[in-house]
Amino acid sequence: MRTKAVLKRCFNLLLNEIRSLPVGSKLGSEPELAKILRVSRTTVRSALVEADVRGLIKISGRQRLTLRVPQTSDYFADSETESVSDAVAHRFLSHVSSGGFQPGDTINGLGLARELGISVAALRDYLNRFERFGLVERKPNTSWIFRGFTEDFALELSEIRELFELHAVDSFLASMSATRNRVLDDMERRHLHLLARIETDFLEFSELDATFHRELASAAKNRFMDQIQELISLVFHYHYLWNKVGERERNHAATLEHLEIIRALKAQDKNAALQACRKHMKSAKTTLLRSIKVNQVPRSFHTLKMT
Amino acid sequence: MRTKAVLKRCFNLLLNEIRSLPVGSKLGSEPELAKILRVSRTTVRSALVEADVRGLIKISGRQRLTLRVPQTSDYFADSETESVSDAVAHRFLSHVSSGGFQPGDTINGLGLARELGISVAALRDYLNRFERFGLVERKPNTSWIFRGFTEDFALELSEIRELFELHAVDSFLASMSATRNRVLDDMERRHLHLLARIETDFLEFSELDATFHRELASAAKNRFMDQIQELISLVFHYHYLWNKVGERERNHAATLEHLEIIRALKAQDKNAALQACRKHMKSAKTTLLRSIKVNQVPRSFHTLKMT
DNA sequence: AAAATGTTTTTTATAGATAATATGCTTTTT
DNA sequence: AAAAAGCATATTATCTATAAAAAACATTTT
Repeated sequence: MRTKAVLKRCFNLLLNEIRSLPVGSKLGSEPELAKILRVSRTTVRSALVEADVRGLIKISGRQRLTLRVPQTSDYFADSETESVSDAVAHRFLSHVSSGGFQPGDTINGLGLARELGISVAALRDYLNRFERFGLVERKPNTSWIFRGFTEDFALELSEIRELFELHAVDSFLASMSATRNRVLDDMERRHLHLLARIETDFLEFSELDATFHRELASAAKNRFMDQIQELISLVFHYHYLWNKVGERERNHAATLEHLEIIRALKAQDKNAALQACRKHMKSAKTTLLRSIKVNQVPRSFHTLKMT
Repeated sequence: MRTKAVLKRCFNLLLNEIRSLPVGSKLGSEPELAKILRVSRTTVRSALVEADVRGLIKISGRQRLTLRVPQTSDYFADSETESVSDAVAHRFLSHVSSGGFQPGDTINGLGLARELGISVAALRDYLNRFERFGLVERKPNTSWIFRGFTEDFALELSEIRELFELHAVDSFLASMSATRNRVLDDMERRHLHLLARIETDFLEFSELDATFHRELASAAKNRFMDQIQELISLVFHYHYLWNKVGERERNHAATLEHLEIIRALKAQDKNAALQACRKHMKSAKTTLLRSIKVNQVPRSFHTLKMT
């Protein structure tokens, strides 16, 4: 049966809504709230009833008056607002990143589902959708195989990434506009801002990196590229989690590389932009490869543990 | 509960095995057969028992003697050897190609499952795996949306395809070898052979086309490109089914374009090869776009049908 | 009458159950 | 002792069931 994650998420958002109003004011109508909270009216109603029961609001006839300011303790915990599939994603990936699987390992669906505390069907659902990322592979009638973040994986991904990014640079320049220029200015500003604080705030790079590449990729407007972009974000997310060695220097260098691309784009100098992009891709590949090697538990070690 | 598709497929293969031997000869051991038929020993045993029951073989102790030559009527029908998910794939795609959905339509999972005669879970399983092809999209908690073979879809796919193929040409030339040369010679021969009979045998092009592009793509050796290649095959498969107008001329032209690429590759003339490839991609895109437009049922027509 | 609320119906997400199939262990045969 | 066969156990593919959520319909209020 379904969890109530949607309702709980909706309830939490409703609390925010209540907080934004003075105590004693009227909440919007059900359809209005449904639109704001992005759920069906059915769910809004359940959340309202829940809020009434908890004394946060008073439903009287057609009116819903806020009674008191919601406290932190009124909110549902994040873990409760996660759908099962999101929860699986989380747990599966942390299982992976903590070395729970080695490349080539078979995945026992039944066992893993038990371990993660979910039904086999839910795990299956999740692994199916993950197959496209090339991280797992299904052997019909048999089992799943964990393909993992191997060196090959990183090389192949980097290859595609370079192809796409160079193409994106092309598309970006081909569709220059006032908006694009504004985006570039903004990007440049943010990069310079980070650069000034890089010694201490280098961790902020991760987010800026994702934004920058997303912005660039958006120029190509291609659903297949978006899919790969999604995968790259995922990989880099974990890569950032693993690879803490020399992070400051790497982020510093990457920020400079981004700036070089941004400036070439602003100058509409295609060759310079492509050149800068190639350079950036090359160092991104190097870091990714290094982090994967560091994370890889040697086969022998793994075997030893088991015997 | 599972269907017996695996067993039936195994049984059919076993019949082939029996046919390849003279009546009265001994079949291999269970493990041997399991290896040949690519199933577990458990399934082999079931198939053997079935064959015994039907008087095709005689199991006596450790020996399995063939009793008679299997007839066509001894085989299970293809429809019985298909796993549910394969069957869904078939039915879903023919539903699509017969205009059962228009781009943007929401897919009612429950309804479609009923229509296809399968459980909701099986359909879900299938649609999940299909999401990566960009043909359908899941709206969480709501429904699936059919994205379809639209013009945008074709344009975006063609764009990626061109990127990949040009890259493949590059990789191909970068890794020239005796084997590669032999492949090229073989390809050239096959294309010339078809060209000589193109007036009558133009339908053979479809297969040659797939082989040619697969061979080229194999040079890049990249799992993500392989995924796209898989999608392209799928799309072209349906494209060939739909678009019968001017097929002979198109295939003729495409064969010539392939030859141009092959010859440039043989001459190791990179620029010429890239040039020829670009040209081929351009005409492939044109045909694909045209076929999609032809297939598209105008919205108004569709609405009319329903009222 | 338009919008909001109340009520019913449909559809999705997930769990649980079961036959088919695969895998692993034990015994027999060569 | 190696391979094959027999037997027991584990895992997958698929269906069915059910609460949650969405959507559709009916009624009331502004």
